[in-house]
Amino acid sequence: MEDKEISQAVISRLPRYFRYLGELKDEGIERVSSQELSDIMRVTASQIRQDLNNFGGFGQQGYGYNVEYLYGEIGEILGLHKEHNLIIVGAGHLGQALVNYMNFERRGFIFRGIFDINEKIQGTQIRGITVRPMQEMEQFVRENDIDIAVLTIPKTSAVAVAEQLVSYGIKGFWNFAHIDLHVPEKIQVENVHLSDSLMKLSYNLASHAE
Amino acid sequence: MEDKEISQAVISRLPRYFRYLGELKDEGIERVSSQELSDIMRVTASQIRQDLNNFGGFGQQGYGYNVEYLYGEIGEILGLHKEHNLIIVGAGHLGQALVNYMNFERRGFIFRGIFDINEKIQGTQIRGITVRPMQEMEQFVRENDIDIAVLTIPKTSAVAVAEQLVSYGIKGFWNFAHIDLHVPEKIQVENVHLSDSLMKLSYNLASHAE
DNA sequence: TAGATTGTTAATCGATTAACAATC
DNA sequence: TAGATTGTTAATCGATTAACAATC
Repeated sequence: MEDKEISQAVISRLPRYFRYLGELKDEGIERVSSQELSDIMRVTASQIRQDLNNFGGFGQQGYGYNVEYLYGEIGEILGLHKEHNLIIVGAGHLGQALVNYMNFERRGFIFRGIFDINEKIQGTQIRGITVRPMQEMEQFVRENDIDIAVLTIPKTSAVAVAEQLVSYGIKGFWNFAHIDLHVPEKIQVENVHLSDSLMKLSYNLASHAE
Repeated sequence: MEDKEISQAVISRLPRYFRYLGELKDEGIERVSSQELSDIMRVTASQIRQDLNNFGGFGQQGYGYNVEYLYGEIGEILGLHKEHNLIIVGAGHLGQALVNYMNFERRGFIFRGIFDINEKIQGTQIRGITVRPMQEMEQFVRENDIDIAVLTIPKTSAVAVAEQLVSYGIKGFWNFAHIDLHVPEKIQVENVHLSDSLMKLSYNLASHAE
């Protein structure tokens, strides 16, 4: 699918383009120029054109970009046209919150299973999904074509669980555990380190306080 | 506090240094060289030395860095020595999950109040903190020296609520709403856009699938 | 003193911005 | 055709890496 490697800086900006184009689409706007988008998004028009041209020429000279078409293309690039099957490992507050957040499903990220070591909650349901014991994880992953594991477990167990999951055939991790996973290169890891984010905010508050 | 502006790239790496140094400290390790840290963290030793030297010379030639001292200094730089008073706006699943996550308190981020428009949950408690109606927010923020507002509300209301909160004297936002807040320059915003993160993972899965 | 390792300058690399020819 | 705006090359800027003199 890729010709040359696209930098992560570019990829990080794609969901934001996608969001703004979705809004324009919902407003019924048909076309947008890089300059107009630049004004709304507060990035340079040059960057928008450069970013998009990593993936092909989506625009037309003298016209700009067709909003609906570009929205669709970026969705395609982001892989949102195909469904992803997810499991959540760790049914604590955060795990439950993610399961209950419907918008992920709308984008094709379907929670298929929930796993937890706590026997007390095993068998209970979260939004209709049964919480299962960890022992069932291997079979479940293999049988249900699970490609993404969401790790909402303490960092002490995250590394070992991730290693297991790799051996079961998991392709990517959405990692909320506060630790760096070391997995084979072909396995994708997207970290959400909430406390790092909060510390960054703290730094910026302190450095702008004077 | 700052002499010259430090780039956000450097600041984003500080919490990670802090985490690894904390681990080394807990293991009872006294000193570490940039090369040793480089091996553990998988970044270049050069980058570590450059990053740290933005804030001063914490090391000693021929010795390296004292783990405990450096850990303390980075904590100080990140502003973790002083307490922050937070409110959560939006007591949905995600808001509740954050309140229940104790580790933030350990770092000096104290949840003082929770606000929600849903009358049914107003008056209930989450980890001992009463859920209050939005009408009480202004007085609460002013009287309790609140500096950070955590926005776990839908994007439709986030912009208006943020604007209100700025007028009440809030200094920073930890924004989980899927929208870009436009606030005065001196107000700090740290975004956690979960669906953007998930889309990035999706892209990386698709582009490494072949 | 000799060895180790920092702090810092210089070189390189990559990402962003500017400019403009191509073209709708 | 004239005007607008892209796609793309060139210039600039900033961040990362390499190198090494300073120094513990």
